[in-house]
Amino acid sequence: MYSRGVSTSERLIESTRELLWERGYVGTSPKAILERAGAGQGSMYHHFKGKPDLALAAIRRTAEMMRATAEAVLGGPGTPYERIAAYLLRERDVLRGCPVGRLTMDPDVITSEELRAPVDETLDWLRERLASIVREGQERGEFGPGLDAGETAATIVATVQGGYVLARASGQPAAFDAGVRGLLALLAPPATPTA
Amino acid sequence: MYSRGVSTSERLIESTRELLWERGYVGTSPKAILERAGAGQGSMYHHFKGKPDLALAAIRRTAEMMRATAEAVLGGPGTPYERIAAYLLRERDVLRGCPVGRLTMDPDVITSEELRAPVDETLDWLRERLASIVREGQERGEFGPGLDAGETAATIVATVQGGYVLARASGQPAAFDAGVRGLLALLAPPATPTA
DNA sequence: GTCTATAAACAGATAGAC
DNA sequence: GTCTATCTGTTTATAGAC
Repeated sequence: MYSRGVSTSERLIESTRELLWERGYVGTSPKAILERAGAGQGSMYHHFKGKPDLALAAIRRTAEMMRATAEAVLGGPGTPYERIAAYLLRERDVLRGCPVGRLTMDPDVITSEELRAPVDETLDWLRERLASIVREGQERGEFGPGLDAGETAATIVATVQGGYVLARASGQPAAFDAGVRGLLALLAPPATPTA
Repeated sequence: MYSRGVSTSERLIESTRELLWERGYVGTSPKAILERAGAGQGSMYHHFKGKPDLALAAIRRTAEMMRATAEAVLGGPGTPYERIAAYLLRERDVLRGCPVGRLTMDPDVITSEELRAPVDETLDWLRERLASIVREGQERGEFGPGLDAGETAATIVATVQGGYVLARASGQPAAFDAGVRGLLALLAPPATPTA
């Protein structure tokens, strides 16, 4: 239940965002959304065409917020390595998983071109953004010139997404951290590791 | 529908394995399982206590098969780096995702101590197995002695699990390959990359 | 062992009152 | 705009015939 100062349509979107994060698309029923939003059937079907339409609005917003969160760190101060490290080490509610990445395991999301699009675009944007930072690091001599920036960026995004899997499997956020530290060690400028 | 030479209980388990892989636990109904297995309600509730019990049998078998598949490559011939590369590059039906890892995004699996256990044990076994190979590689001088074997292994498993996420998001198996190649480049013995 | 019948709750959506 | 019926099909399970 959200505060009364917020519109019903807004409460529906936010409730859907939460439930998609917690239970995914197939695990989320309109009834559950309505209960959480404190709204009736009529409101939902007045503002949205149905469950897929509401989910699309929720997914788009979540995607936008994820990009903003990432950009806040990746566009911040520091060397390329430091910014990537800051991104990897930033505080996360690890056991909740990634609100965007988790949707890729949802059969009805992957099947729908419309619902999958914002997921794809977001992860693609993140990979590209990281690739540009890796290239920047290569120009500064921070990363080996032999690395393929795009592939390295894919590894970084994959490590994060897979880190959530390991953490949720074990119920331990530390499993995420282990994967991240392993990656940072592999990425570390060759000059640094030695005493 | 499976061949008549196989027991009903067997067909139920195999149908459940397929559906859990395709649609996850919350997305799989007993009805869908029964249809695929060509069995009636009575058969399922005769052989299993209910959906969770049948799912447990299916998950345990899938977990065991995944370990066997991994061990076939990891315990094969070659240097540690070569065996890890063989594991990462082995043929996979990438867009289907990992039948074990995907379950971590299932709210009802993660909530159930019983259903989560085989998932956790399998990924933990894989991480440990890879860690021992990394240590072996360090002894041979193939990997830097500064690496933490456990963390490096976590990165390897995470890259694979996250690779599935990237591939499914984009609908392109190539996204998985990019992450893997990026990781292999980072892992590559320092002597190799130069001409 | 396997089948069909039955059932209470839920999923997803529509209709129409207010 | 929001609400409460109403509705069809599904989910998950039990009962009992064969």
